[in-house]
Amino acid sequence: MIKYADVIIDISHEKVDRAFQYRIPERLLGKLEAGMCVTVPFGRGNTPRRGYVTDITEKCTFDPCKIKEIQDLVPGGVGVEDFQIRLAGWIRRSYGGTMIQALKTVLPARNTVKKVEHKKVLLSLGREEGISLLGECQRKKQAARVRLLRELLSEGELPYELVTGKLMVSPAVIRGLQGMGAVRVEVLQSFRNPVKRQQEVQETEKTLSGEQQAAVERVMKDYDGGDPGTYLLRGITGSGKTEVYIRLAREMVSRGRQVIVLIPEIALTYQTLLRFYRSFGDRVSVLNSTLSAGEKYDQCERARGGEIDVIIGPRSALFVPFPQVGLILMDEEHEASYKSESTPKYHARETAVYLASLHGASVVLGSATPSMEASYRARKGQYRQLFLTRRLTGGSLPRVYTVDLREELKQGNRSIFSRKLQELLADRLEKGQQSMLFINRRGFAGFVSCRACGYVMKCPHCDVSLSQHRGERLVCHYCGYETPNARLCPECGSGYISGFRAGTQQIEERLQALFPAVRILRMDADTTRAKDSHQQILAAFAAGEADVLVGTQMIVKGHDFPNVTLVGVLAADLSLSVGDYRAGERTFQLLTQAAGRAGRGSEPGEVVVQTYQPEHYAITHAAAQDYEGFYQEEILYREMMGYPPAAHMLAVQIYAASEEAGGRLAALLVRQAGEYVDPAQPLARRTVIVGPAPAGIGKVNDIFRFVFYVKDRDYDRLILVKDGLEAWMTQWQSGPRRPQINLQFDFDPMNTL
DNA sequence: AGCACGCCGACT
DNA sequence: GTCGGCGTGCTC
Repeated sequence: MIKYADVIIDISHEKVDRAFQYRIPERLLGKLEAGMCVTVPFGRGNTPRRGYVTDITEKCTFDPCKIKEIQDLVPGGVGVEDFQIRLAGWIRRSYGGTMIQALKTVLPARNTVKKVEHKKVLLSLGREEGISLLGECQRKKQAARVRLLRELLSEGELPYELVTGKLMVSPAVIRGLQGMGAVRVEVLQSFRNPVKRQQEVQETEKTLSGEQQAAVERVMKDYDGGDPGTYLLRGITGSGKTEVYIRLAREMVSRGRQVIVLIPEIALTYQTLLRFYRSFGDRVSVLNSTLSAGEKYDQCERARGGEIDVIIGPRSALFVPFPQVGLILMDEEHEASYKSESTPKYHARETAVYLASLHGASVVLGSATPSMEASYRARKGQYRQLFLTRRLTGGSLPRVYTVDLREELKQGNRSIFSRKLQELLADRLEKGQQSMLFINRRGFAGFVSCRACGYVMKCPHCDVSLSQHRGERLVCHYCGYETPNARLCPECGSGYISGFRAGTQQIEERLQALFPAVRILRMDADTTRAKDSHQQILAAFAAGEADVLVGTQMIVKGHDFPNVTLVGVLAADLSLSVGDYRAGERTFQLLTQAAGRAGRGSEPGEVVVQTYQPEHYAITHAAAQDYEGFYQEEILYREMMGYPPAAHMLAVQIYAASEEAGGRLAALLVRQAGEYVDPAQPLARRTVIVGPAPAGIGKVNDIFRFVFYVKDRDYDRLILVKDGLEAWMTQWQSGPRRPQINLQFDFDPMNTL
């Protein structure tokens, strides 16, 4: 019997993003399964290409004389289980992008990560030869060659995508020049370090508190009763969530099921990890970014082969091919790193719930400050709620002081430290206790502006404000562009140009000036650039090597420092003033977490929150440690404005090399999306379009970004809009002389800057 | 993505 | 006339 296979070709382009049918050769009959990686002849030239089998059928749905045969099974190629293809299909449908992108997201690392990281085009000839060739091409009127050569002569080397995109030079032209030895194409690959193995120690069985016990029993009783579900585990800091996770995992493993433990990207908290190691020995494995592609692949093979029961990792750990998952745990459910930043921009929470439905598994979302999404769904009855309300250590909640910075200024205090904070810092230094100071910004001193005319120093490539670093340099945080600090305003020539707000470096310097004897550790994106430096700084602080830890948000995320009794938030409204609908939520979470850092030992903690908006509800509720109160006020705002989770919001992002073309296309797309707006519907049920606008960071690496938003209470309707826009775009792209423009979708975006 | 086909200007 | 670059269309 002749069988056929549907194959998706490994080319990320909408035009070929569909299944192609191939005949299965006799020698592969019976061996080939859905999800396997194969090589097939593709296109007129029958170029051998990789592809993934998505289905095997006996019916030929294509002209039988045009059908080709599968060449080979890719050796070592990873087969995708059936549910992984379904998962990829769901991700593509729910978040956009191409099927091959979704498949690559879901597939184990080896097939994907080993791929080319970056291609660039270089001039092979010397400068003189290059110029003479350029002259020759100009004489021959070879426009594309002239464009490429001219650019190469001035720039030296060019990214491949830039050449084929912005310069409108086709690959054929590059190959032509390559053939005559004028240019060459280089491929860069990045390598990753392997990770060292952990030694195992037996975890001592701890007695659970009543609340912990109840949570474990509820989840297991539902599961055993054939009614798995999604649970929101609300547990305040120090209430022992990890113990609940471990007990649940153990219960599931004892039933022959596997467990996926998701943790936020940065907070691979060492203590938590160690406890899982102690409980599951070498039946547990950790996926992290330091693993090489080969090692990740090995972990997946072990998972498939039943060698491990528990996997711990960031959102990508969802795609480890376990045969029968019983439980997905998601720690710190509200963390933004659960949302993918590249297409498909999937959210691990929703994806986990879908994956669990395929396996008949349960999902437990844990957080002290649940996301608005999770709380909203829990209240709608979609998630079941579990509570851990008591601190196991018995430590009392910290005392929070809110300081009005406007008042400080009125009283003549121009320092970045309020009088209350100074007083408490001095007290802690005297007592030999530790303090943490945090600010929502990195670098030396934020942006530089002219106080005479308002001119702001910006990056010429990225259109973001430059940051002042120590020394006399201004640096772009997006592309790394550097320029000497300006002494006179380039616009009006006045000398009133200076840094604006304090960054971590400046805080460190001011603090040192205020208390000359203080020992300070600083932690921000600059000091943690080197590998492991994150852990090293935290370890040094925990060991008491400093009195004060100064840093950005990363210092408040889930670390235990028993000797810290004071936390200072230097400018709480920096995160409030971000023009983004999640700003309030983010600020509340940040402040609550910061407060949770104070007084985890026997000493009671104190928190100083400095702000220009002390009356804002995110700040007042955080100061009162009142999650409920915050939720009620925030959800009113979301309902009123039609923001998630009350409604859904689709961000359509347009990336264009030309500002004009991008703006034009954005307008066309908005008009297209307008087809879905039904003015007959009442306002509350209507699809709403916001924008288009140049995106907040309009221009990154010479790519212009435009964005518009589509809002609707019904997610499925937004999927319809997305599908419509994707189809329209494919149509548009096939027209003549289309500029290289990229379209991306982001559902319920985390970051709308 | 990448290959072939066909159009159109340049040159023998 | 032909040669060869460059845009267009299609790929099971």
